Amino acid sequence: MKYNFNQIEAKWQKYWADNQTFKAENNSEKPKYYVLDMFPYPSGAGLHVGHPLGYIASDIYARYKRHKGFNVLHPQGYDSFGLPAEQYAIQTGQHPAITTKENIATYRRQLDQIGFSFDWSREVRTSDPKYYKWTQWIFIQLFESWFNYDTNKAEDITELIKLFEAEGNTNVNAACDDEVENFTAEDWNAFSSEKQQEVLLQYRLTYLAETEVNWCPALGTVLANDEIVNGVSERGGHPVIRKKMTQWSMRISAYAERLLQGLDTIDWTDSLKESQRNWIGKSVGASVAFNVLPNVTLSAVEGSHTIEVFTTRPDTIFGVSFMTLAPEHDLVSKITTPEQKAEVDAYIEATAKRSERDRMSDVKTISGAFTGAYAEHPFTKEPIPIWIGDYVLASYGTGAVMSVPCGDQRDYDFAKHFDIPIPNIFEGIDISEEAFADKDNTIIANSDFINGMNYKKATKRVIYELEQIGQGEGKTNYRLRDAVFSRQRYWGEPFPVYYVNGLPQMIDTEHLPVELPEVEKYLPTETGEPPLGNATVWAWDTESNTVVENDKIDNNTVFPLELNTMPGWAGSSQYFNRYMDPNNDEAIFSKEAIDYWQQVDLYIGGSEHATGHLLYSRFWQKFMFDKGYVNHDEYAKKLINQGMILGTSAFVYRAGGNIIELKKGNKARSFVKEIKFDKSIFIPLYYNEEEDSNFKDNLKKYMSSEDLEMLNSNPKYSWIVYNNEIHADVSLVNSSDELDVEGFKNWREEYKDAVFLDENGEVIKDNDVYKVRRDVEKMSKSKYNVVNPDDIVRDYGADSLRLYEMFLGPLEQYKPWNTAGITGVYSFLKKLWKLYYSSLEGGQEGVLKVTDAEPTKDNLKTLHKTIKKVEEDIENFSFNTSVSTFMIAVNELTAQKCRSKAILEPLLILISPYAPHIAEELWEALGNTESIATAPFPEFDESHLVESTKVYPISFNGKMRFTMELPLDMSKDDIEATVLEFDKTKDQLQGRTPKKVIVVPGKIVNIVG
RNA sequence: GCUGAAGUGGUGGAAUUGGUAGACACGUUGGACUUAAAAUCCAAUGGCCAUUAUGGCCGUGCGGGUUCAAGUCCCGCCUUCAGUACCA
Repeated sequence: MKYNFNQIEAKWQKYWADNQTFKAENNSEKPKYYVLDMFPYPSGAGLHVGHPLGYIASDIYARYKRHKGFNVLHPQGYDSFGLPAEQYAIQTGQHPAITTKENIATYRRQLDQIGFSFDWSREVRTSDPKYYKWTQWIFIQLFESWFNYDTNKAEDITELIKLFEAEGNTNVNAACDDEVENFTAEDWNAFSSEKQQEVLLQYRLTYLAETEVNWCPALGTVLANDEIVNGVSERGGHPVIRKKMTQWSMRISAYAERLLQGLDTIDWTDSLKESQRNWIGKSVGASVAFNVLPNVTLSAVEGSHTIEVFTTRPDTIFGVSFMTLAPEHDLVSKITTPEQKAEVDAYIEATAKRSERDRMSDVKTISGAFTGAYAEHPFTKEPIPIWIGDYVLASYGTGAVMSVPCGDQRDYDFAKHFDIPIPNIFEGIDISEEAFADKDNTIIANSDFINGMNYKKATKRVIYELEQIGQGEGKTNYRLRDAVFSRQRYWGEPFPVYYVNGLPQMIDTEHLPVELPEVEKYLPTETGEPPLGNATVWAWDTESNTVVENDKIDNNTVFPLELNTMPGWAGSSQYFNRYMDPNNDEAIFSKEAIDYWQQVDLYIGGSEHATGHLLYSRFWQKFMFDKGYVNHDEYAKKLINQGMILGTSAFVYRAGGNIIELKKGNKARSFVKEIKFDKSIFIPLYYNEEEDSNFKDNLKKYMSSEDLEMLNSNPKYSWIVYNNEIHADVSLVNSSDELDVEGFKNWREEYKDAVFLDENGEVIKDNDVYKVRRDVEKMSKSKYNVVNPDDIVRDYGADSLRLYEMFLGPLEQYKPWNTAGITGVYSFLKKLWKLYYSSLEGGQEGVLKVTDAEPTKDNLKTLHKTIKKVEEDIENFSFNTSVSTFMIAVNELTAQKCRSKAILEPLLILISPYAPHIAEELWEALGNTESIATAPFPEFDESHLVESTKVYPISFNGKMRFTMELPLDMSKDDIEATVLEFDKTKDQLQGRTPKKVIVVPGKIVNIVG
């Protein structure tokens, strides 16, 4: 019998589906284990070989855990809302739901043929109303909650209302908007209902606010920062402007500290935790209030102003020699003196013109203006000049800093530039060249009551003194901003929100889901409203509690619905919990389900979600925990980031190509005289007839006649840069990097008559072998280096694909794909097959050759060595090394001519997580009637590995020279004596007496001297 | 700049607490089988030198150090990748 992988794989995939082999039960006698993948966005391009890497790893782990006796939850679904389907709808008019459905069908087919052990009965799709019903439900829960800093958790909004009714808001310690007016209980009770709603909105965990957003007029939507490249939209390159819009926001900043602390309790990679820590950006310091000195020239005395600053270095307060405000700071207009007004206004105008991006990229240029005003130092009472400068960001801290030039390089540079004094407050530190920012090795000087103190002590003391005079306190700042939660898009979750007098009202949860309406066009409306503005049936009837036609809006019982939709991360922020009970229509999940599954034990996915999905979902989980819906405030115990599989692009060089640059001027003389060959080709058009009479002929070789003509009629150009490097489709290149020239020429019309060049720029003749240049790049369609798993499965089988993806290298690492290498694992599978089936000559069917023979000592040693290593490897997620281990085991057992069922049967269980189809097939051939999926993992027995001797490496001065086999129970002294007596030792020593002999029993012998 | 990860043959990568560097594969070369190719099998394969029983020298990004012994530990650099960026 031959190893017919296509037939075997189809057979077992059908068997698993028919028998629901991997269906997880919500209650079981077995211990539970939850293995989760980041669910994919089903794009139109389908999967390439890079996509399944993480899924294969998690599948191996899930299958391993089943062998280890666990009830494993290993679900899969689709993050199926998103922009590409919407863009496609805009272009073609096809409803995104149809596109999405088609793409999902492709994904499912591709996933199925790789043989994953997903429990498909639990599939979720974020765009399915049955699913997003619960996304809307969570949104409402957030709306109905506020964050109490006293209890450090989210509480019901009704609790807050009770507090307001009883005592106003002065004693409420809540996460809320920056500028909330103070009111008493009487005030509150006297407020109109609208006023009360407005106030509450400032406290809710999801709230409406005027937010400055990146607005792209051409696309008619708000873009996230990472959708903007070089100041224009990533898609289409349209200009992006800053615009204020009323948007839903999530008060994630309330959870900043808990999100930070929680990182210490979870087993995620350090780099990922570090990313999140940086993103949260906690800074501990103090806020200090500086009083602005009244200025005699300012006639209107509007009372006193104070500038509040945040600093992480209160210990340097005596080093302040100026203050700097962001140009946008509110106080600027109020404190600027008449003499300085012109200069300040000019500066503000100049800064306003510079885009955010210019300001960021142009860090080097120092600019600013003096306001003419002075503030009073809180301790010395000396006047401090107040400047404005765009190195101070309005959006961080208070938008103002106390500038300590001796301790901060930016302040230092600013002071140098504007000739502001730089007082030195560090003992024995030279600051004539640059600022001294090292706070750990500092003794403070010239600083009144903190002289001689170190950073820690001085900081404490300064904060204490500031508190005494009421001009400051210890404060912690976070970089984490609230997350904008509105998108001006069609293909997303609609909000369960309608508006009464402009104030948002939640739709009762019992009427969810509010389904996405149909629209004619998926673009924003002509008046600039989001795509849902095109919907004609998009109003909420509060009597029937249904969505009705817009023309019924009377703002009495029928109201307009929210036109924005939710962002991509909404649907992915609780999907892991929904998998526990995905078909529940009564609740997001049942209590029984969450109590049983608890939390994700292992989560595998890409690191690109470090500060997006992985942070937002932690936030929602903490919220769900506060509300008592879940029992862990971190949802994933352990997280592994799989690395990316890169493509190995193939490059060919053709004569001609695309002109990428034309240069003029006689500078060409100093450039290459010859034609230089690299990624691009430089052709100097200046040449000396005498020196190179062939040059003109050569030019014809490299350039098209049109280009040549254009240049001849355009004498101002003196050299030309061609990009003659083109990507060849990797499928046209064989394992020895040789191009199928014929195929390549037929691949594209324009390559039909193309002339190719070799590495020296020489023209390749028809019968020459063309070797392509290979380089590793990200796998992408445009680089023609995409490898489709369908092809691999067809040619080598899913088991080969699975093994090879793991064999490529460590899971977390970035590594290139090279299809040629797959023959290694493929022949391994064939060798494995041959251990079980004899191959008979002449195409006859082989017969099963496994017998009940007693295993030999060697057989047992190989098996148990393999059990031990594979078990360790899986536990350490070192899947690449276990593939090697399998290869070694099969090679050894083949050499041993092992036919013993006692060896070959457990071997299948070891291999089954990696190559489940072949394992099932051979398992069945051995007479098993049940799937191998839950067969118990073989027990490792140390006794089979016990050796009586050890081949000792004998080294001299640390260098291994030869080996000696010695009994393991030999004593140190006996080993030393035996080794020293050995002839080869004497040869090595050549008469010298060893100074020292190191004997590590069971390890090594090292002779020094 | 800061943070994190990583530098090992032609390539992907192995190497427990420091203890035989290069496992396992790919590729390459030679051979067997074949009319031929594919497939399969066998052998060699870090570099340099020597020898034809055997051997020697150098080798894990660079420079130091600790140690009987360093890819592994310490100090100082260099390079690459990723994230982040005037965060006070």
